[in-house]
Amino acid sequence: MQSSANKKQIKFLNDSSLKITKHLNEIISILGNSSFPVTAEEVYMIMQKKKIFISLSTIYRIFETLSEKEIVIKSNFINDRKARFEINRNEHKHHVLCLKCHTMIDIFDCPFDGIDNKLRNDLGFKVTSHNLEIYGLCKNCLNEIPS
Amino acid sequence: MQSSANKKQIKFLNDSSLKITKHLNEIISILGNSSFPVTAEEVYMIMQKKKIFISLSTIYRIFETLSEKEIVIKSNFINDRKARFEINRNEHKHHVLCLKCHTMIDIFDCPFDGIDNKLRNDLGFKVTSHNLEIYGLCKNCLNEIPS
DNA sequence: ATGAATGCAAACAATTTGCAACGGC
DNA sequence: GCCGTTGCAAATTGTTTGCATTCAT
Repeated sequence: MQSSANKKQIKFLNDSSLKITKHLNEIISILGNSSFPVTAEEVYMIMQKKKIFISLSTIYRIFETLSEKEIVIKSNFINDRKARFEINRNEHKHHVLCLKCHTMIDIFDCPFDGIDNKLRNDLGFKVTSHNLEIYGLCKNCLNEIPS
Repeated sequence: MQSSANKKQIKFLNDSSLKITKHLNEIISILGNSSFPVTAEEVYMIMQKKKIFISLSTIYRIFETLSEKEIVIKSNFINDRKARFEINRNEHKHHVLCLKCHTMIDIFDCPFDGIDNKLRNDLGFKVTSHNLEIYGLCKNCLNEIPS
């Protein structure tokens, strides 16, 4: 558990022409330490607990600028209508979500190596990106005796 | 182009214990005739044109009851933050969206036959559903000379 | 010192809800 | 006639914006 942005993150920031404020630094850190996408409100709550007072609109604004610079990625994972943000680790991965305990697992071997070519050949469609979410029950929840 | 719910849809409705109002009938018909998920507002506009006057909240309410009964499926395809609904045809398919002209193509051969077992074996995770969206450029847009 | 970042409150957009009137069975 | 459905307006929720102030460089 780190308490501020790491070297790689700082490099990003220095290259980004953004002012490195305490708030920005802290948000990058929170995102960097989370293994799943978080909402603006979740970040707000975490900062409250740490006695770092920030307004929600600032969080949204920081999210927006970081998105533009592709330092974070926006997603709508989980069907609540809240936007979620996660650090762009430049990895190709997908999330697997347990519907019961909401544990989130990352998978890195994407079953799509190949689908791009197939769509290109079959439909003439050039794939630029895709989004995959997988829902189900994790090991623990599966083994629990239903109440 | 049909102007009201078809036999299969009517069957659904009769079994659903819902009152078959003109509005419900019309919405089922609109969804049934659309090959891609539509928003509440889109349905509203279509009905306006047909001189069928309905309030948006009624559309939302109908969407909700139809979702509960799994007659329609809710999705958040396209990253506007509007909910979209489509008839549940009990087919396994995914949408492919052209980022330029917004043409939507359905694909039925899902690259996931197999991933369920893999997750089960590797992680003990039981997949119950997944959501896949593919973005890119369709044949036509790809061939257009950039302006 | 300068312009970008911030807080606050107000604006906005999508959706939901309370309640009285209405309509299918 | 009963009870579910509807319309309307108001409430809620998530997000954005205007503007005056503050802060990093």
